[in-house]
Amino acid sequence: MKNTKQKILNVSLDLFSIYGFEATSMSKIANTIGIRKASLYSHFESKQAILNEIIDEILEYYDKKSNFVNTDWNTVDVPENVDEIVKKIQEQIQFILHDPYISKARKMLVIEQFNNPILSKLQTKQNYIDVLNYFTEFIQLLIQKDILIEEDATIMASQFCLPITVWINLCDREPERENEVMEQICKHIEQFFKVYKKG
Amino acid sequence: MKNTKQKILNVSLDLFSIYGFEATSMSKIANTIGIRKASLYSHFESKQAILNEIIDEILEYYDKKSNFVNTDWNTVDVPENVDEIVKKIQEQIQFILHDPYISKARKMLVIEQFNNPILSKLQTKQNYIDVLNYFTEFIQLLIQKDILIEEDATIMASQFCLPITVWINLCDREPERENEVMEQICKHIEQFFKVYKKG
DNA sequence: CCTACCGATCGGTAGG
DNA sequence: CCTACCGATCGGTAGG
Repeated sequence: MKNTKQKILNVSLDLFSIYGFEATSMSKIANTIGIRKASLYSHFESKQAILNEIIDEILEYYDKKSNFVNTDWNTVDVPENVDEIVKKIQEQIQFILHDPYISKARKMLVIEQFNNPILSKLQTKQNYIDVLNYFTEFIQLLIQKDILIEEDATIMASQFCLPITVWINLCDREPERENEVMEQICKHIEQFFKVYKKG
Repeated sequence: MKNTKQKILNVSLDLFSIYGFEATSMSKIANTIGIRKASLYSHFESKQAILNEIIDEILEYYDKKSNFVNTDWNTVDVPENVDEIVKKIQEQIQFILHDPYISKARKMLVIEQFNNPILSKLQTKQNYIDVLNYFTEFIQLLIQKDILIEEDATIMASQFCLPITVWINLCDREPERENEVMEQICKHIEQFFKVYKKG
């Protein structure tokens, strides 16, 4: 029962993240699971209700798993060493890139961003504002610690994290480019610290 | 006749760029123009044929209008003054952002990038590779002219143009943010030149 | 450009 | 969870 309900949610997100909500039919969802379309309505009262519950799941998962909203920079001990910082950030990128739930949610938000106002706002929050705020605080801390030079922290954060969001989107679209992209990311981070490092 | 055919192409791109190809129906296209669905088939043999012709138009328009593939850097006189460079780039961004054809094409490619292999490749080419190559050559030239310091030109170009592509996407999604975004872009470009300027 | 129609599929319901 | 069904709409065709 609960198993089937979860299967419906998972399969629906799979399909929504590739084809979009409208272009995914209830039959397609049902067939993918191996049940009849009518049976979906034992678990959800409508197609919209499936999407609503997926959105709830995304919000919940995000609040639980995302560093971007959960980090208390006062308690985090930031490594002083640039190599260590690069390593930490690479790990974060690998997680965001491959966590099956996060990556599918991200793709769905990209697809639905122009026709669903709720998902549009969510896309801006999760994949722009929260990320930018996180890295702005991170860079402010590095400036305070005299690791980076004192410039506009928001602009520095933009230059740091926005190229990475483009590369993540590129990997979502063409996963075969991942190695090439990770190399670019690595070079980019090193270059960033080289140019903004104090002294 | 030809007028109606062009109307069909325009209206279809309008709708495809918001809802996507699959989720846009032939009736919706016809009703938006004010004709009957069956009449569409006097101009196009199928819904797919409309998309194919739109893709051809995008390719043609892009080849004709895009700086990113048409610039011969040997003949372009790059302004030495950073303020002049900032101004030129802002003009380019304004054009890309508001040209009705380019902006709709860009939105459609974003929406269709995960389920249509042709549009997926086109998205990577037009909105990543060509842009990055263009700015890599631009920065190489500025390095040659002793305006910028000598670092990896591709990485510098990434740091320069990829944040801007994110901001353009943000404006596509939330046009009311345009002023705020243009301010960020301006600060970003100035910061970039401040940090990479020679001497 | 239209009316009238096709079979297939859409989201959803009844009833078991 | 199923079969059987609903009206509406899908992409597309015939014929004028």
